[in-house]
Amino acid sequence: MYLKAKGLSLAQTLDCGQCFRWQSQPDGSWTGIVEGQAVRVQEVPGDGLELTGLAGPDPDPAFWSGYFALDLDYPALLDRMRAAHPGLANCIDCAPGIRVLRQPFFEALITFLISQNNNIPRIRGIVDRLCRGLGQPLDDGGNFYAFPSARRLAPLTEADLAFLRAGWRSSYILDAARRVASGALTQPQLQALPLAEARARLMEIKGVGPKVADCTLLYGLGRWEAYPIDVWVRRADQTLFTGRVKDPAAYLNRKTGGHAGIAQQYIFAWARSTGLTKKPHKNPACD
DNA sequence: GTCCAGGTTTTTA
DNA sequence: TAAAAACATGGA
Repeated sequence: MYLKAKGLSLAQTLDCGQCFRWQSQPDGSWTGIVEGQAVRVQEVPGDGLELTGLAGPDPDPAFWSGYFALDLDYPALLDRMRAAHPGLANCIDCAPGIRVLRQPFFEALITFLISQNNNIPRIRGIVDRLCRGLGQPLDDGGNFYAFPSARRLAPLTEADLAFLRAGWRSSYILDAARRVASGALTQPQLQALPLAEARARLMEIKGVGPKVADCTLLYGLGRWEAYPIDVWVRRADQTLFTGRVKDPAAYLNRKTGGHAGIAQQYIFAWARSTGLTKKPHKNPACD
């Protein structure tokens, strides 16, 4: 199945810290599992994607188009962001093929709960053990597992999750799963709420603070205005917005028509690529 | 051994 | 109210 996706880079999109399950293959393609569908994806030279089903039903164009957010006009958005701020333009140049995905709500919530005070390789390992241990198998070979549902996790205990080696985060996972499984917290409910209220609802979950809430809103609920501030973005903001800009999120939302979260992804990529340390340096070029 | 990792909660001053 | 410490785990 072919999808038109101008300018999208799979490597930049799937390995930029927004998702933790995709795996690059020796031939340059990527394999992943979303909502119980395992697929292989490769870039097509004519600015598109080719998807092949690996398990379960054939890939559905509407579903994957939504996942890769192909309804967003990125060329126009990138132009607007470059014009908004020269420092941001520099960030975009580091990885212009990044696209922010619309991931499943519960998966985004749990994976970013796991991400706190953690590093990306270890996050991937914990998520992999979580899916292999508790997710529904999608094929006979045991190659593909769905992300476990809230209902599956809700009745478990911390001892049941010891195999994850997730540390204290296990209790947070259980609290989140129970609230979602009970129906106290639902995706449609959160979609309908204004950003600040949805954020507050998410922060009722144990272990969900401002950053994890914003990640859930941005990556799991398609709320492009949410602006997660982690250690890297905080450092980057200090070098990009020294001066009058007191609130980068509000500033970027004003300048980008409510897409600050997408700007955040390019800023994160720049901060990582420059190896930005605690001591901010002055707007260096990437690479 | 120390420090750090896409933070948050709990404790302390 | 704000700052520091604790939290589990593993790699550099």
